Amino acid sequence: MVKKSRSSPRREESLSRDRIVEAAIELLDGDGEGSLTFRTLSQRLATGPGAIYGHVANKSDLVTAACDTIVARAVAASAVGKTPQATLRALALAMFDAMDVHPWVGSALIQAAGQMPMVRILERIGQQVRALGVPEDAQWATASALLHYILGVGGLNAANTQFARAGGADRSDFLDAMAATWSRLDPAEYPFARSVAGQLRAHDDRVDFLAGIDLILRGLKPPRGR
Amino acid sequence: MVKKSRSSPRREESLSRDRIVEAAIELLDGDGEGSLTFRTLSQRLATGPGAIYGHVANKSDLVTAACDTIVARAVAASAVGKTPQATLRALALAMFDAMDVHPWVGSALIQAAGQMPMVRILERIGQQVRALGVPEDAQWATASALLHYILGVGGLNAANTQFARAGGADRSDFLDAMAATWSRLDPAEYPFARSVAGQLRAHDDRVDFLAGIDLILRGLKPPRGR
DNA sequence: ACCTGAACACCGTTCAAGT
DNA sequence: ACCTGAACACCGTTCAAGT
Repeated sequence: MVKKSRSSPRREESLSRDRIVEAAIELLDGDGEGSLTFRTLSQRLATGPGAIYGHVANKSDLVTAACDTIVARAVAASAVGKTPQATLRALALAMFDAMDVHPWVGSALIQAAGQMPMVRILERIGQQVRALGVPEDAQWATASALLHYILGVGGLNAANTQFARAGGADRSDFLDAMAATWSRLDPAEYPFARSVAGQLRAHDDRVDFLAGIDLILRGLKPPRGR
Repeated sequence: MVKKSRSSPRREESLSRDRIVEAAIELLDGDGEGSLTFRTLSQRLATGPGAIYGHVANKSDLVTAACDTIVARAVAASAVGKTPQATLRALALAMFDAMDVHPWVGSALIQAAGQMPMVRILERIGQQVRALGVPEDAQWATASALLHYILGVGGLNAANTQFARAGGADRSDFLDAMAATWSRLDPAEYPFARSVAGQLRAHDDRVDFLAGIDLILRGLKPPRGR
């Protein structure tokens, strides 16, 4: 009944972890975190829900593997600059963009704390921190500050994207709504949020993000000669 | 059949949003994010699952409300120091501790990006950033860097806690396992992660966290006189 | 007006039966 | 050895029926 090319055993290609993870990424990218289901996934792979468990331990393992694929690509693709600072900025931007395109990666990264995807990023950061000449006993704190900052911004930004997508509205509609809510706050209690509400729309998240990275980098070296 | 005190209408106290949120917090604290269910919750409140929807829009609304309660308390309880730096450190520590005690707060905060719980923290940060004399056009980037850093660390730390809890092991067992995994990585590709693996256990997360805050604060003012 | 709880449309995961 | 897909034990959410 179904059109089959030649005498392929049952499917075009046999089931594999890679094929499963790739299909999972497509589903996650398409309609957000909720649309990845063992039923939709197995349907897309032309198999039954149970078959997937032969290659993947459970749903959380699958999501982590999908996340690791994205992170590995982003890290590998990010340019190595002339200075450690430049390399760090490039890495940070690569992660920012990856999390923007794949809004589910941020929370997956946090859920898989300490596992491979996070270690990949930490390693790249740590090597640059060393190259910057940060003393041995301050390296961990420094690398971890940068890592956490990147994950924090990326995760939050992705949450915005996903929230906007879910509402059917686009990103700027979402920001408008947020700005409107913030400017309705009590002026006595929320002066800062109110004053900043207007800037929300105009600001470029990517620029703000880089400004934060620079802020941390600037704090790295106690000024000794500039 | 059930012991009733006097002629109370049906329950000790009538159902209210506050009572629902308080019970939700207890469930979330007890056995992690997965154990909050409209069935367990309604059972604990001696009512039916449907009754809850009279006071709460849906599960995500409920979790956000629970998160806001925790955040509001933490912010209100955090001391106002003599300098803006001191106040910022106190706020950051208060959030760190709150997320440590309530490991679900980190991800709830990220899921509710731009809503009340996050705005509370941002406002407190923003006021200190202003007090520090950061120029108007840099205030947003600065406050947002601090906010993101705090959320990033807290979220990650909480993920660790929750992961350790779920495995039945305690925190140090979990760190041991993580350190062991890291030291098994390829030395050529992961020199930093390997070298840092040994420090993982010994390090105090709270101290590292504060070091990161100081790092950012140090970057704030371009040195002009020390 | 508010609560009740069965019912609906889903989940992730398992496992006997098939090939 | 690997896949299949019905079955199990759950979910969040709704809504007619009760009080």
